[in-house]
Amino acid sequence: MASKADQDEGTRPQDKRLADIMAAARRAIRAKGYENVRIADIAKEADVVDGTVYRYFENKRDLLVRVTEAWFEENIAGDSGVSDIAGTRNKLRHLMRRLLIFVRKEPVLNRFVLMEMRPDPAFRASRAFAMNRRMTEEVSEVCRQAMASGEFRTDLPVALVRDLIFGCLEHRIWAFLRGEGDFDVDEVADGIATVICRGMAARSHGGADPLASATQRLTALAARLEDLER
Amino acid sequence: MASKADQDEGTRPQDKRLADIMAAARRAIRAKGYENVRIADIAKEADVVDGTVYRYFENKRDLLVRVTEAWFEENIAGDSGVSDIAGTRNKLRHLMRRLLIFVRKEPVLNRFVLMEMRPDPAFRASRAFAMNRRMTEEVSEVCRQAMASGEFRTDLPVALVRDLIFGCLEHRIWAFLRGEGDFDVDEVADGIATVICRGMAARSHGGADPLASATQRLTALAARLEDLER
Amino acid sequence: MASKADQDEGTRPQDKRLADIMAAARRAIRAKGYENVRIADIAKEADVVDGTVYRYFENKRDLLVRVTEAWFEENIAGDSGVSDIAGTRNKLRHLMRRLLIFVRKEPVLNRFVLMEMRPDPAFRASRAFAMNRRMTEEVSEVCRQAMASGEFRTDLPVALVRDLIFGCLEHRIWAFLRGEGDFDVDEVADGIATVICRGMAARSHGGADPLASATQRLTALAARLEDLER
Amino acid sequence: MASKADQDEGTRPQDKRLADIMAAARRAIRAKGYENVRIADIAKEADVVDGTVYRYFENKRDLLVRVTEAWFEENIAGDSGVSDIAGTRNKLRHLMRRLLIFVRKEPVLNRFVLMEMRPDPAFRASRAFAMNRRMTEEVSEVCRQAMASGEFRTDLPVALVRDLIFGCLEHRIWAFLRGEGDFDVDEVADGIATVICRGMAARSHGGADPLASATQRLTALAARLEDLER
DNA sequence: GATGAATGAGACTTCATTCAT
DNA sequence: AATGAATGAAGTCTCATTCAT
Repeated sequence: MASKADQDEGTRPQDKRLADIMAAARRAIRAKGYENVRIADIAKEADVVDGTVYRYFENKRDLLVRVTEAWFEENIAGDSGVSDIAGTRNKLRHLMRRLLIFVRKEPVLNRFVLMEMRPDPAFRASRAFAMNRRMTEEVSEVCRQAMASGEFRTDLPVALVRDLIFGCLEHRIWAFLRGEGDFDVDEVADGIATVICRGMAARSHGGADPLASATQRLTALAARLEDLER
Repeated sequence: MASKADQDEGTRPQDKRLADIMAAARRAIRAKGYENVRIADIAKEADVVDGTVYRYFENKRDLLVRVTEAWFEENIAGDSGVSDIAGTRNKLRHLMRRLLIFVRKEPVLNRFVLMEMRPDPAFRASRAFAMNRRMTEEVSEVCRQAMASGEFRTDLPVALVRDLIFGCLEHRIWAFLRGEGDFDVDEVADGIATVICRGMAARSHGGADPLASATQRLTALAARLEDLER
Repeated sequence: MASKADQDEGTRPQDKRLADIMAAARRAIRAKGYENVRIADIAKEADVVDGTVYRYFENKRDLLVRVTEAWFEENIAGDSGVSDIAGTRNKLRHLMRRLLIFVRKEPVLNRFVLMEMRPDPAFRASRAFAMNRRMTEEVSEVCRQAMASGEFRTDLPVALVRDLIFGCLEHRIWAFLRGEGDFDVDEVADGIATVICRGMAARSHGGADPLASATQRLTALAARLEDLER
Repeated sequence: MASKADQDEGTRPQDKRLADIMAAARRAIRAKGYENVRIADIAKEADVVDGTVYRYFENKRDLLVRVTEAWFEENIAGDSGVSDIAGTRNKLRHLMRRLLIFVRKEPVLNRFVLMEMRPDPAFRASRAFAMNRRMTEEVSEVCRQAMASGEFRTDLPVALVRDLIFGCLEHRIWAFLRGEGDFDVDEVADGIATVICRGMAARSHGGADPLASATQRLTALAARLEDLER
């Protein structure tokens, strides 16, 4: 029993150290930025000597990546799904807003993930990549369901739609992270949702509405005239 | 006269030196990559000593950036506009294809611009940024014209459309530059053009307000017919 | 009695520990080589923590040396003498072959003894030195006997003959341990035995010279007397 | 002309530096030994900063090896051949004495060559190896000539004789370098020359001096008989 | 006696930049 | 204007050894 307690006590400080170092790293990163942080800074901040850091982490990059992943994960952890949100458009908006809000909250972290981790070939094996993937997968799934329900056309690959959404998001996020421009969460999320939903909307199936049918007639006429112009 | 000749002689080699160093830098970068290139490599390649480099460039980064800009510029230089291409869709496709082909041709260069220069706050002041901007501007202009002509709706900002296009392009380009996936120039350009044109189309294919769309479209047609009468 | 039992219990595992560590060290050395082996490797292999090693060994070198000595000793242990082998030449050949075969069997071990332990001043106090000495002593003894029997001349010190033999052996062994060349056990043993026995041989081979033949007659007589001595 | 002078002046300090560093290294090695010498020690001794050392040497080992080679070379440089020495025995004695005297003069240097450089696979490509080889080659050549002239038998390979000589020499040298025992240059050189010349002597002559040998042997026998009588 | 985390000195190496010539 | 050697700070990583529990 004593031994068990001892073991527990013996184990705790180690977990504590690891946690201390990671927390110190986070603070140091926030203070000096990823590119300027030195092992010595982190060790000092954690009240540990440089060598100790290497008991817990293979090398500097390993430390940085693991800190980032944990940090990243914490922020993603609480996210719930979109199954209880009604409408494709709203689902997409929700997912986009979630990401944009996260970026706003942790710019330094996102900057590192985007600029340092993603270029690394090893990124694909990281937890951050898995989480990133989960996000894009959620979007893809929403699109897939919209296609299945007939709400979206099926003549374009889901991957393209996904890239339009995340590409645009990242474009804005990059500009923001570089300090080149701010963005409005709702404006961006709504705008993208609008274009995507419009662009992927299935053709109207025709209807009894007289206005709609008149419109359709005129539209057909316009199309013929347009053809003549070409 | 003698002094003038001397000056000329003194000046010419200097231009030559500058050109030599920049060319050498380009070769060195191609050979070792941006992150591994050293001033010493470049100097040796240019048959100059390390110190000389600092007569022409403030520091290493300045050299790298200026080399990149010139390199970038050369590739962009020959690009003609899209005024002689018919149809918004074709114009957009053309601009997108041009970018994608360039990326394919100079991956190392594009990688640096995307990953190293863009994160830098000073990027906004660089020529590379200006050229980048020109590209996006061309796309924006095409969209603006499409809106003016009634082909595109006007209920969403041009900037959003631009970001959807470039964001998606860059998303694909990044994956490619990281070695994570190839892309097909036409497939990407066509796909994006399709979603954007559909999503922005003023035509009443079951859009938000068919009547408004039809009206808009007919108005635009009328305008063009009037143009023909002139 | 209880205390005695406790002591016994306390002592036994300790012997076991020591043996475990030494065995682990041997395995680790075989796997990584003497120069790359770390205390941590050995401790892990022995299922012990680093600190425990220091209960049994003063420091790293002490561990390495003691392991080597035990290892060395085991290999030498079974060696029987040369008293039952007939002829000086055969005795020498046997001793040389024994050494060469050992080197072939345990190159890593011999490399360490030759390169690491021997340079150390403390080597003279080590068991490995004692064993080494025993080997050379056996050779010396054979030579001494050959001198006593009149088979070898006595005008040169035994130590020189010993060094010629071991020096040459080690010369070949070194080349082998450095990977610079193989050797043939019998070729080397036979060759050295030949030169040494010839070079030290007391017998004249007879000739037409009356002096020589008289000498020969006396020599034969001496040989018979020598036989009687045995 | 001014430029030539400038160039010369510009070049000199560099050679000077190299020489300074190498001289400093030699001093530092002499003072602290090869294994304990640090780059910082050498740099300080040469009145240079650590980094400067790396302009002239790839890394620490490169520095050590090159210093050693130059040092080694200087000592070997003045050695003349043996063509003007009469007699195989004298030639061999001369070559052996030369080596033994050198070892006595520069023990630290020889220790490094023997213990550090020789184990390295790259040793075969070093200048020290070439010089070493030259030495052994001289001995081999003497033996070869003795064989050609009929002075030495030809039933054993020259390589074996060479190894007997150098093996024995190194055996003694090692003991000396380890501080385990001194040696007498002449005693060793004479002894080895004696055994080798006897062992390799062609039969026809019945040995160097059969009478002397027989006398010696009978004397030894007489002594033993006298012992028995006691 | 065992544990094993912490220590911390230290060593090597790199390279952008400077500056006397 | 060119040279290019010297600088020297900076930084990562290793590992034998200790010592409180």
